Amino acid sequence: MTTATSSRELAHPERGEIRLESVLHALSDPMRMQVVRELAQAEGELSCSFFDLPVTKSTTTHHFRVLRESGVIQQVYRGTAKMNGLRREDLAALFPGLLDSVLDAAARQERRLAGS
Amino acid sequence: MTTATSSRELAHPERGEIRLESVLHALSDPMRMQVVRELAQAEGELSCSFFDLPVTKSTTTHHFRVLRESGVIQQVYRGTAKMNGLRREDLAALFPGLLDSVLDAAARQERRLAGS
DNA sequence: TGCCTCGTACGATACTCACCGTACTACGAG
DNA sequence: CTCGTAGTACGGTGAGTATCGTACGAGGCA
Repeated sequence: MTTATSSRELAHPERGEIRLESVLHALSDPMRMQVVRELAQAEGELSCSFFDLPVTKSTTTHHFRVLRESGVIQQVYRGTAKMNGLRREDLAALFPGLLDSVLDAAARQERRLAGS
Repeated sequence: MTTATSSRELAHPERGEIRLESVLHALSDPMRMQVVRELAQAEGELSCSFFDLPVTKSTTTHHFRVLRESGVIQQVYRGTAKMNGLRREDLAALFPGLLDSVLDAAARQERRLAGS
């Protein structure tokens, strides 16, 4: 069996446990927002090491954990890699339109600050 | 002259200085979210003392300052009262749809958690 | 003028958090 | 089995913040 998912488990909040405050808090950090934006563009799963964040590995782990525990992303081990994906469906069910408007707001702000 | 605005000035970020991260951070506190929701419903200005927050006056002052400095609300002195209003236009211009989807998300979560 | 109310300022406290380094684990490849 | 790579765990640090109490200032009212 190739590309088998590891048995290591990661704690995720269920859909009903996701809290708006936690989601907003998770997204209020520029580093985490960047991760979420790239995941949104990728339309698939990305490994942690795909992201080239300007912090150490331990800090990266920390940010991914905040995103996972707030319910913004799901994580699964695949071999030595840990794949990350947006929880689009859960977020859309709980907070329709929220993720999209946040992503749009981030894109607009980036364009605006770039002076374009 | 009645209802004259006091000469005391309050520092507000200009529209172009408002940052998405700061707005999301301001909204990630339940107390501040409650204030913003009531302001949205009121469709006008409310004094700080209108809100019956379960904290002391000094803490209330702190939360209103966070909201003002992040650009979410505007504040103006009117006599001894300090009136608060949402900066709907500025937020809509910078981040279209964001405020509405956040308010909707908060309303949905409240309904959901109330067990309705 | 004096008082009351609304809100501020300031100092203190306890907690959270972003970040680091080091030591460690898990897995796949050779 | 050994090594390299991906990521974790843990402990620590400095900054920010949510909270309080007390003392203060500004404005309206009697």
